[in-house]
Amino acid sequence: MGHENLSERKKLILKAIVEAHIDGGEPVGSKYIMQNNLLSCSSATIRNEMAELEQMGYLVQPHTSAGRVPSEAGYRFYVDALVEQYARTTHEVVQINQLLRTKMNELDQLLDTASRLASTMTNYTGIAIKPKSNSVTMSKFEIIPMDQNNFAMVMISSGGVVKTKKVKTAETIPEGALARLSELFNSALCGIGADMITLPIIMRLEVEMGDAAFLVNPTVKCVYEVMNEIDGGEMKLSGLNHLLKYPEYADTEELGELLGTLESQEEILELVSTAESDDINVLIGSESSVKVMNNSSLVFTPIKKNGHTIGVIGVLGPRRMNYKQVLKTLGDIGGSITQMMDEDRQLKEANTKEGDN
Amino acid sequence: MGHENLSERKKLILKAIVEAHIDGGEPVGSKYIMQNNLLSCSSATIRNEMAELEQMGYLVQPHTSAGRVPSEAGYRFYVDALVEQYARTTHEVVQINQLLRTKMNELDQLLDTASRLASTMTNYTGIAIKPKSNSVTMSKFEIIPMDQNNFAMVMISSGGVVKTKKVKTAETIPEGALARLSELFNSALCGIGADMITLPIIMRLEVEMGDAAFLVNPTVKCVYEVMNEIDGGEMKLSGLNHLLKYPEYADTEELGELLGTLESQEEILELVSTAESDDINVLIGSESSVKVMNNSSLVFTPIKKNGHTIGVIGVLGPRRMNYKQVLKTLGDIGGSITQMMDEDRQLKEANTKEGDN
DNA sequence: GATTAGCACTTAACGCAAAAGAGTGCTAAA
DNA sequence: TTTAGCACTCTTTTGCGTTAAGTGCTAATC
Repeated sequence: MGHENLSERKKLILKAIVEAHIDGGEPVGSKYIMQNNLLSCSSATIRNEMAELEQMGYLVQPHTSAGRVPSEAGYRFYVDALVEQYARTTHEVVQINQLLRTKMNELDQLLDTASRLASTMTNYTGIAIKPKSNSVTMSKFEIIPMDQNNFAMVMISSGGVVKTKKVKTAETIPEGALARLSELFNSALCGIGADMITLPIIMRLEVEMGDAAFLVNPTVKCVYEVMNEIDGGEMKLSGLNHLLKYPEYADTEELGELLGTLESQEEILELVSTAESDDINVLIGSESSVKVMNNSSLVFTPIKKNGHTIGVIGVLGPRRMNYKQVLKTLGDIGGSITQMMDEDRQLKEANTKEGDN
Repeated sequence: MGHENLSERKKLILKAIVEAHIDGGEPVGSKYIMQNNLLSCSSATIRNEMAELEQMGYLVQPHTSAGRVPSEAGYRFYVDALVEQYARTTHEVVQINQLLRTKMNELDQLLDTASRLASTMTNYTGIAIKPKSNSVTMSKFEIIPMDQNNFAMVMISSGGVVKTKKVKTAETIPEGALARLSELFNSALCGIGADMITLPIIMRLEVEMGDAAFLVNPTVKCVYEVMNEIDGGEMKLSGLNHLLKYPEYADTEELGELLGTLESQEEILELVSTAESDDINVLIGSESSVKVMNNSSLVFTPIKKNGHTIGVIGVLGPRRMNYKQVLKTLGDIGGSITQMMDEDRQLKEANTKEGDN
């Protein structure tokens, strides 16, 4: 990434401009840079440098008599090379830990709390995503009778997700049928993917159930639904109101489109699922391929357990997002979660070993 | 409700003004009313009537040379007395039925789908609410072992809601302990409210569990959480982007506050839980006691099962909401759900009787 | 007595030109 | 290579007369 061919001074100036624009929101001029950044040179010199930075594509001038604004490439350079390494303060980490620890047992809640936290800490909109995994199988079925026409179906996926569905039957459930059904499902449907549940299998199940064959259809349907639910991504936003603080979202029409896109979820899920990095990802403006986000940036980080991704949390804001702060915050939160997961695993392994003896 | 002391002509004019303002969004003048409403009188007459209507508090004049805008009282009168009774077309009802029927088994999903539907049909923001019930007890516990340190806890509430929680234990779970735990919980915690789970009860459970006493604490905590989850209200919005179409939400700051309030949920839950009517409720502007909603209206209707409310769906929009359309839509959707619930119940009763024979 | 035509009056909205402000690019000197 | 200085450009603000919409009132009419 030929980022190195910038003089130190150019880097300093670019950094100053980006940071000034991030918290001012307006084009920044040479004079301002000179006054607020201990650079030992005059505004004229800065102007010259700025002109060159513009030619290189890192800055943009809204109009002749305005200051400069960072271009997408400018932000990219800033994020890649200029933003300082963030250092976590112990205090904050402790706070984060306390808040998250109580939610560790419920994946959905954990992600949600984490993104909410990210949102309040950064003043941007938080995103919690449970991405498509594309390889869900069931590891256990359990059936709990409720009354003559209802039972609850508890399913545990290979990934350890527990889901419950209520099933309603048209006819009265015969004595003992549910026990048989449970046994049958456990032997026939465990470990196979949703696309492997074919008609022959269903028919065989129906034969085996005999006079209670009518139970098979709704139950299988329910299994199928759950597999798709676990598999299919889900996304939750928090702190939408933060967006409105930034003038770049003042255009109601554009904002409406953005909200619509966010609500339909698909595009964002797609976006996140094609993430390159295993660490923190930063998508600036049109890098994201979603049109309505051309003026926004999305920063997100995967949450992992035993090495594979179980969720994503992130932050959405204007392109002139405070990357330094956001990177730090997401790093903190992601780090805390991963650490807790690890502690968990170690605990578990220790116990297993103990059990083996 | 002294609504009757308006002459027929005044009513006609008020109705015309309200409806014109609803779909134009701007103050309406006497001339416009004269031209577009088959009133056999001149604009001067209408002006006189309008002046009187203003004095009575039904209309408001933004400034001297502007037309009139309905006041809150004006909308209230319109909704109470002037809006025409809506008639459902069979076609739409069929559509609604089809969409909702597949979701009947999951309360959360049903409400969500219903509100989403309301939102797209009306072009306002949809709200789905699961209100506080304040009287949750459990009717059944079931425990499903997962591995040496994890098990799933399935709980069925008296209201028929099924919830699952994963429980992680610090020590390895002893053989047979879970079966005992399940039995114990079923006998000790069924039918009692969350506030009745006191320390003495927990201590007795621990004694009874003997060497597996360490299981009691996390499990009870989990029961407690679930009871509060079922009890505590929850709220989901859909179609937020619709709001932005209306110029009354152009003020970003105000909109931000509104979004914040909506997200924190409490106020809206409170609002809905104090609903007076068992049918469709209409809260116009400041009637709602939530400050940020002074320029908005909220229309909602409870969803009932066997006579008591299990959820609320509604629509949020500008004060000049198209009440006619919204009332019709919510009526349709609510009607469809109730009807389906009834069919369900009848089915169930028929089966029960059959089983008795 | 109710209705209507006509007109003066009020006020927001619009358009436009002048002034102000901000920031640049360039030139010439240090 | 840096910098002071200045002319230039373009946006933003301000002020002001004009326009348009809609009313309230009065006097005539039904």
